[in-house]
Amino acid sequence: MPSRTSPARAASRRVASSIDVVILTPRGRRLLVLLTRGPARSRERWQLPWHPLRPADTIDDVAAQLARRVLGTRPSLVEQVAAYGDRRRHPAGADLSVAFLALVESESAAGADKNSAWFPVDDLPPLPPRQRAMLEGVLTSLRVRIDQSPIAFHLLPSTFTLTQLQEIYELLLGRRLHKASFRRSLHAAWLVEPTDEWRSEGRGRPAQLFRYAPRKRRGGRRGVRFGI
Amino acid sequence: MPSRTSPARAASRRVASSIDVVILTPRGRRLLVLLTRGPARSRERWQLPWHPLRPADTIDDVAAQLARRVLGTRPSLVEQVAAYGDRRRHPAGADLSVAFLALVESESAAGADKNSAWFPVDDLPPLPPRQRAMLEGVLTSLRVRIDQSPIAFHLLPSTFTLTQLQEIYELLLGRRLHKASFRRSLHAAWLVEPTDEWRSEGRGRPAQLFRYAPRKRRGGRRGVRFGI
DNA sequence: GAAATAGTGTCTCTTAGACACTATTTC
DNA sequence: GAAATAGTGTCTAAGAGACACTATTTC
Repeated sequence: MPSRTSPARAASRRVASSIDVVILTPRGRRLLVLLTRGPARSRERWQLPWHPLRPADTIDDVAAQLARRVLGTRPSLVEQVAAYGDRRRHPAGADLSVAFLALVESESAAGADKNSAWFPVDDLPPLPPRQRAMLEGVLTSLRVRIDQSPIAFHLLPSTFTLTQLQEIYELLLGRRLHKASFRRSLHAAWLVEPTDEWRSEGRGRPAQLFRYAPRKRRGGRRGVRFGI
Repeated sequence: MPSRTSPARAASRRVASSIDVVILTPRGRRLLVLLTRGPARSRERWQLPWHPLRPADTIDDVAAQLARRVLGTRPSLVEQVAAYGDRRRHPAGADLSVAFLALVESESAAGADKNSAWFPVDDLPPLPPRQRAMLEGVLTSLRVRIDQSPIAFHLLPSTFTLTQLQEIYELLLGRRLHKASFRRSLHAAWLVEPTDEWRSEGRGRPAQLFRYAPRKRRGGRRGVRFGI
């Protein structure tokens, strides 16, 4: 049974909390994360952007504002992933930290602030232990949810070629996909619609541009897959 | 950029936090959740079991101990789902609450404490607003993850019939499954192995008992399904 | 023309679901 | 035997992957 502490007494037991954001963008065949320098006395250590949580705050608001401030522009997606309340060290000394995922397309990823820089997620400087765990957790949840949720589209501009889209999926899944099969599945899911624009990248046949335009789902019936 | 507050100052900004658990068990064709009565002055209102978080605590430990205390036995799974830090009302007056899922098989679900009772998840008494949202969130995440994670097995005793297992999946997914197809998929996933016991439920042919015994995964290759 | 990239048609193999069947128990 | 439940064999349709092809651009 939970302790029968009254709300007033419970409110006097307070913990230091932080909101931490993992801001991701694609660049070429790599996924980049935005890190900021710690305060001067922590000697140039890189950290995930974080902000302390205060009693009147809403975690989603704090995360959205933090991401926007560091990035210099509004990310296309900000979403909570998980809470971390182990005893690992956090730069804010927080007892409890909530990890958020933020996604930006690469065009908008240029204007990050002076104290921040992009790092490939597979080649990172040392991070505070809890933030390291938060980053791993966010990346794992990204891979797990990629085919249930339109995550990939948040990493692309509003119009894009199907090759670009496939490259994002390959980046997030960490493996190559079959071109014809990818396009058939995409068509069957009614997730994109063609525009009447075409983009020529210099060499080769120009590609048609598409936009994300999900149509209503067809029943959603499917068997149990048991993780396969 | 995050504010450059020093760890010492940040730690002085504290919020009231709680750990809340959604404890679930199957009964017949329904899923039940364990609720406890609020403190006397809150007039018999039902609540999710919760416990305040203190600075030295680990959220997983608090959740595990809380679930065990209310349930009278150790749940077979305790897992974090999400943090809730909106301004909705919480019985502890918490600014930030972390929702946990706990699962028990029905045999062990009997010994819950005197101030608690089981309610069908589709027929609940009024709950504090944040706890209502937490319960919805936990149930949604359960349905989303059921085929990626061996959740169903935590709602069954260590040996079970395949009909029992299928009924758990049908309960969680909210729809009927095809018997032969369900068994073929299960066999292909190498998740269960037969025991040499059989159980007769009175009428009809006795069913063979199986146990959860996952074998190593076959590659895990599959195409992108785009949520279909 | 060659090289490069975009996009498609067809075949095969796997598998989900339907259907119908067999098997084993209680009454 | 009838009723009830467990468990399986076969067909079909959908879809993923392989392969090979066509289409359109730059050089």
